[in-house]
Amino acid sequence: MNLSTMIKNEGLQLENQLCFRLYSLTKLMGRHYAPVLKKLGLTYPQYLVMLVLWENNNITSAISVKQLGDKLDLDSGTLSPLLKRLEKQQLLRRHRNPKDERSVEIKLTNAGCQLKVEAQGIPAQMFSVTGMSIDELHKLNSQLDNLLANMS
Amino acid sequence: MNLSTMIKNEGLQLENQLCFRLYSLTKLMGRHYAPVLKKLGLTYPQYLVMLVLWENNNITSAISVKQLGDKLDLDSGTLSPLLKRLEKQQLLRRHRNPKDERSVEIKLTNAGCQLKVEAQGIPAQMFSVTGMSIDELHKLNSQLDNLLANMS
DNA sequence: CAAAATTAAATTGTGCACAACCAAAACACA
DNA sequence: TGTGTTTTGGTTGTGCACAATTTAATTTTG
Repeated sequence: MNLSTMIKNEGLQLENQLCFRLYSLTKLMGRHYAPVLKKLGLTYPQYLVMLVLWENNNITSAISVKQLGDKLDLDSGTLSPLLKRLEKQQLLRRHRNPKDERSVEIKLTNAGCQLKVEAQGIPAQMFSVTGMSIDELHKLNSQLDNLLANMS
Repeated sequence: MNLSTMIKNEGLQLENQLCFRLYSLTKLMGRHYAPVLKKLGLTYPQYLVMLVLWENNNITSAISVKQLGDKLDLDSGTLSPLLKRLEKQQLLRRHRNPKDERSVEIKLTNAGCQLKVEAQGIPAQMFSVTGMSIDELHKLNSQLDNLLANMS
């Protein structure tokens, strides 16, 4: 496809659309993650939240909903109920920051911290599903990073 | 990142995850599409359905919900209510196939067919948002196609 | 042919995403 | 200082995605 065909007509074909590929691939990824994460009692977005908390080691320190939203590019309309579900599962605790009552701070519980051990194998397992080499993965990652930067 | 670091620990970092990039990029794409599609009264998944119907020229011929689901990789739990919303907007019509009463057939209305004209500019417009060259787009598309094939 | 298995949609329930709106708290600064 | 603005999180409503179940129709097979 060149620019003129895109502008004229064939651009409307599903085949030609980058966005449809990203959309399909994201759904497909989700289906591969689902059974693996189910063993930990997590959905994919919940897993992302746990990744941030594990990475930050938020068992002594805390992170605000705002900061979490910045990291994951999600707003409070998504995060608030999600965090409440994780709190109900005893994986984290939420409490208002006494210094700034607008802010809600998130901390891992012991159970939430320990769940990290069970998640250790997931990245390698998911990598194997892609059928890619490490080198290909790197290249694709950096292309997607460029695209993210361009579109943000 | 090499295999041993992935297997050991750093693999759990958000930074390293292909899937998070796809997930973020898909959401970002959706946000760029939303205002453009709003002018046509469509959401992104609704736009995808319309793309299939336009491509197939389903104004004389019809396509079943099943076939639509195969093309878009969506099940009836998603498509049924979505198609009812598009029918309410008079963009398409649904009716049971008399030859096989299990199947529901979808046809464009005149209004649905005419909406294609207003959508002509969207692919080029969205392409410009990516900031990519045609050549880069091609390469990325084929890498994503490989990944889709590997994971399906 | 009749019973069993398969297929196609729809329905129900859960969990994101996100827009739009709200309330409370903190901040700015004239 | 008091008042207008900004920040933060929450709530509500809409629309996907998808698992699980249901219903009806068709196909397979014994």
